[in-house]
Amino acid sequence: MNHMVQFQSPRLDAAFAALSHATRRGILERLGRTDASITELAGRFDMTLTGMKKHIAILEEAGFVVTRKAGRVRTCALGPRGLEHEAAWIERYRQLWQARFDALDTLVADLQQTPSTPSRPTRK
Amino acid sequence: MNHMVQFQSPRLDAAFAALSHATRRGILERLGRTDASITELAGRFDMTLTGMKKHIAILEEAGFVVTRKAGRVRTCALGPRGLEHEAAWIERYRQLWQARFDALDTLVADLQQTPSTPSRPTRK
DNA sequence: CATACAATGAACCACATGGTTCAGTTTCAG
DNA sequence: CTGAAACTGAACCATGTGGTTCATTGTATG
Repeated sequence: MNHMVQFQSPRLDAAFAALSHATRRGILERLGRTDASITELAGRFDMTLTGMKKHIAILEEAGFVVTRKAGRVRTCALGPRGLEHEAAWIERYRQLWQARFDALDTLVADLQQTPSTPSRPTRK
Repeated sequence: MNHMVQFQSPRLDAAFAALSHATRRGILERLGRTDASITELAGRFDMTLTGMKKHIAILEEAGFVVTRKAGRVRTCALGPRGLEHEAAWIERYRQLWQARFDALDTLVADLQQTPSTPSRPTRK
C-alpha cells in the first residue's frame, strides 16, 4: 500500500542530536587529539563535573565515545563506531539533492530550448 | 591563552538538530521526490497542519527547505543549501577518527614487534 | 453570496535538555 | 588514619520540543 522508505532510526536520532550541541562537537574534537578525564574536559569547557558527565553520557549513548574507569578517574576516548553511518546517510541525501536540482536544470534548459512547447519536460 | 579551535556554530547546531528527528528526515525524503503542500505532508505523516508547519519551520530555519505561498497553499521544496556543510564537517571527523585508530594500530603493531619494551603490554 | 478549504497564530500540555547545587562514595596520598 | 580528589546520583530550575486544540484569516468555488 505505501512504499514508505524506512526513515525511522533511533540510532540516527541519537547521533544527530548528539552532534547538534557545540560543546559536544568540541569534546569530540578534543578527544580526537588524546583521551581525557571528566575533570580535564570539564575544565576545558568551563562547566561542572556533573554537567560534563551528562554530555559524555549522551555521546556514549550515541556510540561516539567509550569510557573506562581506572581507580578514581574515568577516561574518555573516541568510540570505535565512528561516523560512517551518518556520513552514509548524508551522502545519500546529497545525491538526492543533486538529482533534484539537476532535474530542475534540465527542465529550465528544455523550456529555454523549446519555448513553444506546452508543458512537457520532454527528455531527449 | 587558549588556542580553542572554533567549534561554535549555530548553523551546525540548527542543521544537526533538524536532522535529529525521524519525521523531519522523512519530510526531506518526501521532498526529494517532488514538492508538496503542508496539507499533503501533514496527511502523509499523520499529524495536524499546525504540527507539520512547525517541522517545516525548523527545516526552513536550518536552510534545508524553502517555501512559497501561492493562493491559499504553501508549497515546500528542498532548499538550495543542501548538505555540503554538514558533509564537510562529518568528513573531517571521519578522518580524525581514522587517524586516531591508525595511531592505535601502529602502537599495537610496535608493541607486538618488540615484546621486550619497558612498558609492559603483557604481564608475566 | 455562502461555504468549504489551506494555512496560521495563540495557548496549552507533557516531557526532554542543559545546566546547576548538594550530598555521598571510592580511591589515592601523606 | 585523615583528608583531598574524582566521580556519581538526586533534585531542582529555566527553557526548548513536539505535539495538540481552538479561533481566525485569506482564498477558492458552487
